[in-house]
Amino acid sequence: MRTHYCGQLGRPDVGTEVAVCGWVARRREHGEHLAFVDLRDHTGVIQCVVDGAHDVRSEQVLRITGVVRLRPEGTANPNLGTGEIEIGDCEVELLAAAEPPPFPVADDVDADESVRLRHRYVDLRRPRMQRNLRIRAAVNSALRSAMEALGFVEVETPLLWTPTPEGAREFAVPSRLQPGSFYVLPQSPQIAKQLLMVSGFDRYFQIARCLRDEDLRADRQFEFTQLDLEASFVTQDDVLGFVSDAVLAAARAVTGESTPPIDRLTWSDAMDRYGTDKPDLRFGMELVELTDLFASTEFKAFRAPCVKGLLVSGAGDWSRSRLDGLVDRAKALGAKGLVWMKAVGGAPELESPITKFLSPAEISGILTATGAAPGDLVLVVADERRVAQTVMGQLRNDLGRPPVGDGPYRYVWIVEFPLFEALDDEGRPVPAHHPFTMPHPDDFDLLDTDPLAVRSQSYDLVLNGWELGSGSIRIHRPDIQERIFRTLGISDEEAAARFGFLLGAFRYGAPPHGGFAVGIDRLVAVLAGEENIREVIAFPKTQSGADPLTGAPKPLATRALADLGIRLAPRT
RNA sequence: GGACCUGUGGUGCAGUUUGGAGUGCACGCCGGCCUGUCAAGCCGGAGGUCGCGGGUUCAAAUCCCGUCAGGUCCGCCA
Repeated sequence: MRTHYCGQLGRPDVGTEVAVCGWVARRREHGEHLAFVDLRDHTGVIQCVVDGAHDVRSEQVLRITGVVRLRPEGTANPNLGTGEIEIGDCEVELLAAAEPPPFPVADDVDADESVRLRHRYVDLRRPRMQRNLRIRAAVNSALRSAMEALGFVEVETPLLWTPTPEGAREFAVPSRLQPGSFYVLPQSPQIAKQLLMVSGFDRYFQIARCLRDEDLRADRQFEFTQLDLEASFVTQDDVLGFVSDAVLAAARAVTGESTPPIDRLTWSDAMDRYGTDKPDLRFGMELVELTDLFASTEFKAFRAPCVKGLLVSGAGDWSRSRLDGLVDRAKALGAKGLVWMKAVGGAPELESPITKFLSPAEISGILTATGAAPGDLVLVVADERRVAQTVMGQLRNDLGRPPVGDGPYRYVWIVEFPLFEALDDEGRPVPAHHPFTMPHPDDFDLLDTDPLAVRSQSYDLVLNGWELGSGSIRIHRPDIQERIFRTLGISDEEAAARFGFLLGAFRYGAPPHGGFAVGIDRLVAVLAGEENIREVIAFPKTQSGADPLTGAPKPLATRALADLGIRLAPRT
């Protein structure tokens, strides 16, 4: 049916009789006996010269046969890959009619996303979407090759899994054969892959769909895809090495560029310098520590557990309303307030509503610590340490973060996360990762005395401010696991009810093991220069969890509900 | 659960602040003309529940209340 793809024709094909198939991108009629039809397939567009094309319409599916020839002198189109040539003496065969598309099939249209999703099959014809999904395929392929080269074996695990309450809300699947009982769709293959380690697979991986019934965001869908991996008899360094190999191979497959080894940052340093556990290292604007400078200040608001400064270069001329907007933003993020100071004058001086409360030493201290020069703006938040860090970290992103498509790619490992992130209402630690995470070997003694200070052997991979994935060395010894459960306030009975099958497996000889999971949607989005993972997913859901194309979710027929033993509660 | 933004012919917008006839722009669509265009060009035409419901008013796309949909974010995402 077809001898060539549209976009792959070129000078060497001149004189060849060809047959191409595709969609009508555009038609230009010049009277009864001359018309140009631009035919598009996934490789590009080729101009076909037709003797009369009055019935040709946009997006019709055509087969066109003819002879490739150089375009006449002066009519080449440098904006088109195939612009030097055209197909002449064309025969046009209509393979399928087409109604006018709901929006133009072109990259530069900005159609409403709900319209795009309702006609996703048309939207995906656009070169940008073709490119994105093909980048995704290249990433998957490179990840798979890299894992196989490292000796990992691909094993599939069940989608119909068992409830393990805690963590993300799970999607439930009613059992027909056992009415009243439910499977759940896995949040991740976490426990399954640990079982595979007990089984001696040594190195497992899977490109796995994960499902979490939590609210959607630009970087979060109900279902998402991870490169999931786990390995036995490994250290943290081994795991970071595996993931680096795979992710950088995938990036190289897309960008053609090699990336130097990935730097590491401790969680503590990341929070202190960037105010987030997923810092975007493409730009500076590090947070400036000012706590000691104000340890005994007269200005009470700055006598706080933590004072953080942020230098905004060249922002000294920002209007009062814009500065007020920053104050509102800081308060919305949880800060008690935000102080702004403009550096002015030849020998820099500070201009701010609170200058009169500061001593000359404090003013010069701020200028020195932040490096502010005349014309710059300094922002200061004084608060509890975590609040000051995160508020300033968010402002740093607000004011400095480049678009995702702007280079370069800056990967960073965040290591030594705390084992517990906070205490719950009853004073019990809440695990930061999951309860199978191995504590840092140096911190076991702190488990009972100062649990929040215990570091874990867990780690995140961050790329340009996106959390690409996380992993940990797992607890494989029942005695350590029992100790963690005790610290978490999980009783033996509760642990057995929730994870009994895993703990049982560990009694039969569990190797030391650890692993990781890379969020492929996010990785592809960054590599494709997209701000939103929906742009790299063929059929995504909207923020309300709907699919405008199929209309899902929908009510189930009464009969189907009856089969499942389900009766709907009245709407409240 | 909450905050904010958006909703106007098929598509993208302007019009909403300060109420006065569905008023306008671009693209697309339909018809005609046109032999080297490529965002082709020229002429003509069709196409509207101003998301939906209620209220205020002599009069509502415009003001008020509610609601639905899409988006961004907070909470949530072990």
